[in-house]
Amino acid sequence: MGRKEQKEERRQQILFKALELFVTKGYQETKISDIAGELGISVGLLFHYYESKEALHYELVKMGVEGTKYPNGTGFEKAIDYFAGFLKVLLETVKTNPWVSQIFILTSQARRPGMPEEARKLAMTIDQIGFSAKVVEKGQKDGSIREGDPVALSAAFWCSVQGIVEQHAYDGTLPLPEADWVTDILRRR
Amino acid sequence: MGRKEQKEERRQQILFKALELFVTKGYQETKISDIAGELGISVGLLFHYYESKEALHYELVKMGVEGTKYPNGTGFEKAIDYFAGFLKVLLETVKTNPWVSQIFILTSQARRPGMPEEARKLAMTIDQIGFSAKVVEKGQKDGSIREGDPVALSAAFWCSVQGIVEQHAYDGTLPLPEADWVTDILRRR
DNA sequence: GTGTATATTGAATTTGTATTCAGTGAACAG
DNA sequence: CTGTTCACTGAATACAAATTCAATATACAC
Repeated sequence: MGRKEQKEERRQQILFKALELFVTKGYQETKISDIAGELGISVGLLFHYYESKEALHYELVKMGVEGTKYPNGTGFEKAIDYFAGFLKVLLETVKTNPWVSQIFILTSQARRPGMPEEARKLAMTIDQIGFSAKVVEKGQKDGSIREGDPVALSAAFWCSVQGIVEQHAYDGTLPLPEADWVTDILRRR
Repeated sequence: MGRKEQKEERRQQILFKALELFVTKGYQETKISDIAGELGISVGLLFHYYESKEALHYELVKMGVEGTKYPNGTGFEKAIDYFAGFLKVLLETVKTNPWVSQIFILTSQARRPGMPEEARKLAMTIDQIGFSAKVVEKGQKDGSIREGDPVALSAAFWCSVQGIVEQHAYDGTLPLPEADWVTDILRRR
């Protein structure tokens, strides 16, 4: 293995270990020495790869933001299917592919007060709630989604998902819900 | 006003300012000097009233744990009404009485990894999810709650509520949902 | 009024952790 | 083989924030 690949691999190692710890212990509670320690490398080496703890965090949030491509809500029979579909995939992923869901959580958390400012601004640029509110309106017209303030409905849905996935990150033994249960927040009865 | 009352008042001032900041900025991000600064008192004085930041936090969590008396789920026509009722009251309170909901959030957050150990243990003693799972079972028998793993249903409900209330604490402009929307996670269709 | 207790301050002190740095050895190019 | 580059280390350094402390002001008891 050439030095280039070696280097890239190490960067990834650090990045994903940081992701895991940021999500399970929280950003502030994760010490640089924790990350280095778990990887069995020195603290100095970590700084050879990333100039700061914030830079490491920023890189992860950037992955989250760039990787988040919301389908436009068209191409579904009914708008409710957009939410049901998205959530089904997300919950499946949470079970099998930890890092995808970890990135999801990290990016959501990055919007909170107290998080590093640059990453926070970046994370704010994806506005799930605002975007989904439009899909909700569509759903109210096609009869698949209940009446009510579209933003409030969208917020209720996303905050619920956030709460569920986040709690599961802290406690992996907690059973995950069926996607349908949660989409029933939106579904017209 | 006597010295006794004076002292008690100051303790309360500090306590509730800490609560506000812990919830809006997060525990780690809230500096002792922030609390003192906002109250216009010196850092030293704060330590005259509370021996440490952790003690302050612990006292708040204790309030939350002691104040949390869950009705036993009896006295309702159907079990689903227990959840609907609780949530209705909670959402109403969130709007009008910030500190009640702040205590709710703080106590939930105190269970997470990275929080001060003593407070964490204390907060763990109230097991909403486990408790509510029993009420869910009742609801499945009386036909008001959908089929499925009671623990998973209970967890989905509480994590959703947590997510919604928490997000609202960070961003007060976010509209709150109707209680019914969220209880539809549980309601049999 | 005088003395004692307590509220209050702001300046040390301590502590925990991010960040820097001088040095070592292994890989690689020529 | 030799010089250069770069991954890597562990010990210093820098810093921010919690905690302590000596000193002062204010309230209260007698």
